Amino acid sequence: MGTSRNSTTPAQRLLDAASSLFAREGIRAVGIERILAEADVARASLYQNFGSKDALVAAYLDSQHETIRAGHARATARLADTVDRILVPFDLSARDVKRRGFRGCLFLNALTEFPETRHPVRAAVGRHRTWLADVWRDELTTAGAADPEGTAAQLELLYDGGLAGCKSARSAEPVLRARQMALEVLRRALPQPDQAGCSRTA
Amino acid sequence: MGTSRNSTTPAQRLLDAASSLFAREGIRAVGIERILAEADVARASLYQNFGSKDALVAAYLDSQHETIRAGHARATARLADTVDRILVPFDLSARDVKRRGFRGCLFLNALTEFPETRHPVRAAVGRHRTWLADVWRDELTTAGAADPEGTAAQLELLYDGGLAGCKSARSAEPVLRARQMALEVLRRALPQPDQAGCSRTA
DNA sequence: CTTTGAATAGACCGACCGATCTATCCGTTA
DNA sequence: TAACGGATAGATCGGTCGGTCTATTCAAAG
Repeated sequence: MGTSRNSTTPAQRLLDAASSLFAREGIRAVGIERILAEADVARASLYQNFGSKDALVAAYLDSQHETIRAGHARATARLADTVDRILVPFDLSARDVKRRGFRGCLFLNALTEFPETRHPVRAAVGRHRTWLADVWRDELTTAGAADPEGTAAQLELLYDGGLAGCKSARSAEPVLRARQMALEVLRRALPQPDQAGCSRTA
Repeated sequence: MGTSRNSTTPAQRLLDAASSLFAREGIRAVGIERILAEADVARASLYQNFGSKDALVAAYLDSQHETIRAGHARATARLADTVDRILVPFDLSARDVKRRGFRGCLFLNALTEFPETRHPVRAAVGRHRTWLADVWRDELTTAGAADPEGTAAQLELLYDGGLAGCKSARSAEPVLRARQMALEVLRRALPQPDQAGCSRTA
């Protein structure tokens, strides 16, 4: 049990252990001691490398953000179609949701556990959400959408709703439904390739 | 400070105090002692009336559910139009969201703080969410919607997404956007009053 | 008046929390 | 080889957690 002690730094092992435990059981529910045991790291190393549990939590969120960002970059790299690219976060989440023990959006969960306005958690969550909104807005702008900002906000809403639904229903259905609804939103927001159709009233 | 000791039972004072504190700061973040002080109630009375903190938490969720249910009934009572009735939860939430310190959906938050599958919290959350889904499904069925179940699920998704967005953005905008999107969904799902229009492709 | 049962105050329990500190060990670099 | 810096184990800190217990008060019902 516990992450191997060889070939990784204590800081990395702490981050890995914390990520696994926080994601599975929640942040407040997991004490320092559990993390130290799982990481096979000395108590002082945690405080040497991170300074406090709060800082470790922020580092955990940032590392998750980086992982997601990298996965997103990898997945979009081989996609040319705008719609496909925009739907990537839905598809990646659908995959995550299917892993048993899914507990919803890590970032929103962290916000639930640390509601204090000036807690470092809020900044870390903000970074992630801003990134996602920017990705969508840029993609929509490039594709010539009429209202990139508003459409991106709609996608965010569907994304949040999908994850929230999966968390409570313990099923992948909501996020798939969110994807479907996002597709519908994009059909209206993006300039149609050609496709002769009836005039649509606003 | 603290709820008045007269004219209410200790159980009610405990529920009131717990509701206020849990909603404001989270459940795990609030200890027994804080609740007792706020309720001005003896320690033993808590365990006499509820048995444990977990049970108090469940009672808190059920009481919130009942409050919301009553508010919903009051608001829909004077509405005749199906669309207006269906949008009531969005409107009520928009009002809640504007109160500063809004922390998102109480029930989803509770699920975040108590992820254990067989925790009483999960059952209480399930009761609330089932109720809301049923309300929408029944309303849609009565109105002759083509796919009441699916449309209700879409509304749930928008509702969850709106609250999640408000929680992270500290703004009422997402839930208003959710309302707007719900309106769009309903426009397609409900049989149009008459209104000659072009045939719409699925 | 007496009995009963809930509410009271507050000591107390073991467990755990996040955090600090001492002291030892060990690989790297000077 | 000597010095240094990070990692180690583990005792220890004060504080808080949820929960139990004793003993007392008090109002309503018999």
